[in-house]
Amino acid sequence: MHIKIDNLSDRPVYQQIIDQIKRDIALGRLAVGDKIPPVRQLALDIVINPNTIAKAYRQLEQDGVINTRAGSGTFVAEIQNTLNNESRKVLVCNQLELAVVDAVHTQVAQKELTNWFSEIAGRYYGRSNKI
Amino acid sequence: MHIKIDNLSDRPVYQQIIDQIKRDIALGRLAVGDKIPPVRQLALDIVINPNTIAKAYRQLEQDGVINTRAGSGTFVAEIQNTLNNESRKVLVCNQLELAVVDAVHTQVAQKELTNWFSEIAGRYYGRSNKI
Amino acid sequence: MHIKIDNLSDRPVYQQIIDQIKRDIALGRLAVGDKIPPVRQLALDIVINPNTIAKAYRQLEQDGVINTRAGSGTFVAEIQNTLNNESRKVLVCNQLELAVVDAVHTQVAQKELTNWFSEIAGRYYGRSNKI
Amino acid sequence: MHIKIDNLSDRPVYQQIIDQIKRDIALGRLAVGDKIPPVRQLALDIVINPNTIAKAYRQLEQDGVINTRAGSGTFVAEIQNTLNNESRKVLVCNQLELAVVDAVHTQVAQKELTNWFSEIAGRYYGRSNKI
DNA sequence: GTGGTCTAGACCACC
DNA sequence: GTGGTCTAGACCACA
Repeated sequence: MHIKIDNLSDRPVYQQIIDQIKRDIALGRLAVGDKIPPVRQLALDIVINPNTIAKAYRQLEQDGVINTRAGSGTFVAEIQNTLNNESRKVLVCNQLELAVVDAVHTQVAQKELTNWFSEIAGRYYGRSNKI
Repeated sequence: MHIKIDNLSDRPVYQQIIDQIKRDIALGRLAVGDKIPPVRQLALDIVINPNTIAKAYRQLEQDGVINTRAGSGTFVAEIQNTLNNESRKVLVCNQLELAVVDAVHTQVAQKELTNWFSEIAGRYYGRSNKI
Repeated sequence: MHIKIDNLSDRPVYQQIIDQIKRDIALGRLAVGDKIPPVRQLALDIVINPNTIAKAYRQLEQDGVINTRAGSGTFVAEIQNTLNNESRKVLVCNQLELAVVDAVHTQVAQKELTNWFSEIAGRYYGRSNKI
Repeated sequence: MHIKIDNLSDRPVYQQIIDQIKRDIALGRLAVGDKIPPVRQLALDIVINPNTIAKAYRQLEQDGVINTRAGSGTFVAEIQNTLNNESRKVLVCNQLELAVVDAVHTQVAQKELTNWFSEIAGRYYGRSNKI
């Protein structure tokens, strides 16, 4: 598992870790049941305090993305949606909207934006972990 | 201008103000040259500490979204992209990717996600402020 | 708000804080919208590291029991059940069952156990915050 | 003896074993003098590290719930209360209180909670191992 | 002044 | 060796 922290980003370190693990799972790079690196090992790898890694894992666990079993390790959980249709639409659409607003403000043409979207969606959906 | 603050959101208040002003501009609800409310007035309207409003305006000004003319007020600036092609692609695609990852993790079907995207993009691009 | 930590308990400190705040809310001692003590102040009061208090508050926030607004403070949220009927039955009954098993193993008579239960339930339900 | 471990539970494995053995005794499924499986056999049955089983047995033995007779095996002991009245009241009532607080916070009506309690108490007390 | 993030490091519980 | 808890303390973001 390759995690890269951008210290210049305004996104907190623990959030970057969460983002990347969720991304790897969504991309199918991490499969259900896979073991993810122990807190201490990942901390050494990316030169981050173990508590920060633990915080990311804790949040992922709480979101149902991973299962941590004290003493044995941390594992990728099955993707399961706990939100109702309305909530997940709000969640996803809000984020889409932020992207579109930024596109308009940086004068990205609609056609280009749509191409980007299609390319990204294809990367995530054109895989084994179909829905 | 209607700004609504969600105190339960994890997004900070000043950021919600920025989001909504940029959104209104992108939607064409606010046009170039329109006056936006003075800090003190908006602070009274939405019952928020004036410092918080001022912080939002300061950042919008720095992003070139609004212009403050001392003595006369604050006005919507012309949209102008200051980023190069690569930077704005990174900016927009990162946000799109976050949206897609969340869609996958909440088991939104690709088709539905695409519909949502099209609907939102249409709302922002099918307007006077064409690019 | 009076919080007492039992250092001999096997229940972690942060969990004891959670228990007692939830208890005070359930008893009506804390009402919706009430401000609860700032992290640092409570830390001084009960002589506990602020991070431990923060951890308790974080979990309460995530459980929807309180709302924390960075910069302004932490407030009691409205009680709202997010679980379905089945989940909350499992949650509550598992705890009841642990209590009953312990009662049997310490040879508490059924009648006495029932009295205790009624007395406690009365304390929590015989109040303004009726359901 | 049927023991089921829930790896997703936040309750540690050794504690789940203790819970279930005490529950089976309280329910009368295990009677005084019954032999419980050797550590190694149970470890194979439920696919758990033998050390974990041993830890559970050790604690049960210490609580006077089972007796280990070297060479012949491990047996269910007679239920005997070693606590004084005050201690066992505190023990049981604390657990009841946790259950009631959670009931209030998940908006379980008092009547429903009482029904659940009665049903569970009936299951444990309406049996041969009367007190 | 409020809570949030991150670091550093000790100690414990669990498997 | 695994994750969890707790402490101590610096620094930042927010209102």
